Amino acid sequence: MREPVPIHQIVVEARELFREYGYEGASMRDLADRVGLRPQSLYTRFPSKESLVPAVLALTLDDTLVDLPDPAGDWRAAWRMLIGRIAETFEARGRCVGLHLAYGVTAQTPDARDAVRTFFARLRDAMAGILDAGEVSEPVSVATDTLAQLEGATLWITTEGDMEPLRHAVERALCIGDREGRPL
Amino acid sequence: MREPVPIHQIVVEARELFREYGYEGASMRDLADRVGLRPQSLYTRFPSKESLVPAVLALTLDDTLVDLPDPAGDWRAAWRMLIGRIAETFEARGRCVGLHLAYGVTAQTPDARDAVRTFFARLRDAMAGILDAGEVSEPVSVATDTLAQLEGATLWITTEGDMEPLRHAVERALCIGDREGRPL
DNA sequence: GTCTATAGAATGATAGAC
DNA sequence: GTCTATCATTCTATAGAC
Repeated sequence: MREPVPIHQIVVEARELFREYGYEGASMRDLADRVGLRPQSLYTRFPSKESLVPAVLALTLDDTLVDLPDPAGDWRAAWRMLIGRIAETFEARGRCVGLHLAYGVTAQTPDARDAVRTFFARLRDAMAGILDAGEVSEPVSVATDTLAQLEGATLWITTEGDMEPLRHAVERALCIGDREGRPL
Repeated sequence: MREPVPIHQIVVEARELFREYGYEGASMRDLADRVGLRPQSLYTRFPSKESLVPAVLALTLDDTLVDLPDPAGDWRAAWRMLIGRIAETFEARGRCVGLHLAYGVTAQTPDARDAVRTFFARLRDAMAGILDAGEVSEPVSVATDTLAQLEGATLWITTEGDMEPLRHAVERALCIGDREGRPL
């Protein structure tokens, strides 16, 4: 008869495990240890390991997009904050949970795979919406490329601890819209 | 008393598995099935699963760098061929085995981790050497950023099958050196 | 070098008491 | 909602015959 573990805490710890160890490398036992439960008890909260993936990515998308300034006002402020949030997370954690899951989920876990696709599509669309408010040309394409460049920079953080490629990607992102016609 | 399985074939199949399923997700059983052996027989060729990682990455580096034109002659030809090889592999396979391993190996497999670091350092250095022959300024930094951008583009191939971000990354890479002072 | 046999551990998941 | 107990499966790896 003790306090139930908050669902939010389970999802947060699952995110840490997925980011560091990937879908296959993260185990329900490790997750249970982190939140102070027996592995079996996790199944009263989530029906399967796979079901953790949509929860983790929904939380992450929410963390990333919450309380952004209205792009219709100052679109640059919204863009700066969004890029800053993504980059800060990559810098603090050294990698992206979404990318690790994108590579790690297979056709055998279709719900997880769909969740990954939805996560990146929504993040890209949020970015594109801001660029669109700034009348940047081809906002979806530019948003897609920008996210790819930020994600790619995590390679060097993981392997070498080198933050420079990420900072360069951020600089390029923040230049977008400066002079139309050649944003990158 | 049958023909021994060529070591090259084992490494090639291991690469496919690591690329698709990552280090944890690839099993010795799957690898054995692919090459027509019993799982136990793999251990006469490789002492452990971890030891496959250096072999896979050494082969990949070799495949990528073999027979490149001498940058001292036509550095642009060498650069074009190298970028083209990387991009073609990503397009054909949908992802990068090095990136999956970079995210997937942990401190528990230090030899594998070292192999990943070495792999990307050598690939970057090969790229930087070509740019240096072209007298591109800050060749190491530009090579590092370029590789990050190519890797990042695989996110969209994996999740959406979208090749456009990769093609954009290639276009940016091939513009390097066109007008000095702002290669990206 | 490949095989059969097997060990020992870890995995995701279920049943039922409290 | 958490627990104890348990399951079937999968995993990496070793021993020894051929």
